[in-house]
Amino acid sequence: MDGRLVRGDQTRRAVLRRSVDIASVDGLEGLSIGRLATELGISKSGLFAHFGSKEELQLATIRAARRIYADEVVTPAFEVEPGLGRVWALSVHWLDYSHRRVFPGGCFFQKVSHEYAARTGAVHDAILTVHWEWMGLMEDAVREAVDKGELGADPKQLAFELNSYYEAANLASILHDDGGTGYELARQAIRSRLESTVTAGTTLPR
Amino acid sequence: MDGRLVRGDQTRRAVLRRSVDIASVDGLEGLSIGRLATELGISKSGLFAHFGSKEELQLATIRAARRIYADEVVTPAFEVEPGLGRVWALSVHWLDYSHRRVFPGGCFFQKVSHEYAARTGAVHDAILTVHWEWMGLMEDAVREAVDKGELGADPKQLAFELNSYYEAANLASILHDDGGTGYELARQAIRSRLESTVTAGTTLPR
DNA sequence: AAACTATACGAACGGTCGTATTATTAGTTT
DNA sequence: AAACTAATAATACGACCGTTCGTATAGTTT
Repeated sequence: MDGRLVRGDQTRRAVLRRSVDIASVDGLEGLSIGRLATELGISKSGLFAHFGSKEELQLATIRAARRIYADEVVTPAFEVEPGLGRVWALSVHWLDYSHRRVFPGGCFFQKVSHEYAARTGAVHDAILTVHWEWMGLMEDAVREAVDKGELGADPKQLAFELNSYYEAANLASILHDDGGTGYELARQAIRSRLESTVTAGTTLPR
Repeated sequence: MDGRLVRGDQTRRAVLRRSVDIASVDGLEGLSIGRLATELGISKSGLFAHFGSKEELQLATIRAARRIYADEVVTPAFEVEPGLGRVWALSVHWLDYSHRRVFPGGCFFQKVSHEYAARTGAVHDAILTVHWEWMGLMEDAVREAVDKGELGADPKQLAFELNSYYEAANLASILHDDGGTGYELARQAIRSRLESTVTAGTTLPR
């Protein structure tokens, strides 16, 4: 009932902290209970008892990753006033979140989105929900900038394009294990794309 | 020595035809030898003998997928003269290749790229090579259009952006199982992006 | 102190994985 | 027809999978 950390909660947290890291590299399928238990130095059955099924562990992992994502990308950007500044902040924080390897395998949701895109079931649905949530958030941010007269663009269209750059940069960075060429390309793409729709008299941040 | 189809080759082809389909949905890790044999109605050991190891099966699957990709996207686009027309053709054929579900799980290489991006080994390397190959091809196509005076853009930058739209559309289509909203967004993004760098007097195809 | 609950444990289950060994079939060559 | 080769099958192995079960311990409540 109260918010104290009982013994079981600490274990659960430790498990999920490790789970999101593993899943960002090897996927939610590569996440095995035995491996997780070994790495954490606890018993397989004890770990299992916290979740009851592998699917429930996967869903809990998605929820944990969502919290981290919100903390690292959404919350910081929402400290900026609605408008072009927030759109810009979302871009900067997203690329930074990927580049800083908040998850060792890059963006957790990009990884698992591709893993479960062509499947059905509760895990797919949970991922899909987060995806809608994020794209809706991006569209809203763009729309506010349009409403403030800073941008002239179709919110859905611009949100799609910006998100495209984020994901392409993330994949390039992980796949080539490079220093950040992909991020530079994405930054340039974002900048020129925003410049092309910015209204007269409005200047880009930074 | 000769090119006749001996019995073993037919089996090998049948296996790989199924492998690429499975891998596009469940990944190269989800590709299991037992499942493959059951679905094809042959013995697990007989199938295994064709490849000698799972990794070799995975590598052969990548090569098979590359051939299909070349046939479906690259070759048709290369029937168009170098220049803006070919850049446009690459875009059209890529989106069509994804939309037609040449692989049931969408673009094979996008799937496995994300699956193996954060790993090491021969499979990762093979995927990386195909990725470089494709991005180089895109850059070359853009560069030719620039050299012909049809486009004014940094080839690497424009290739990155176009490819971003392709992949975002592919993911959206698979993830939401939608009718094609993602492809429409991608087409619009490609069109306006090309229009923004097309030189005076040049018009976009179609 | 006794009763109860939450948490963790070890052992085992049936199943599937990739792989190796051995046998059997089919096709070709002589 | 016999001999040889290439292709497929049968069987078995150890490792790991998710899951279940019975039990031991620690913490809390009465």
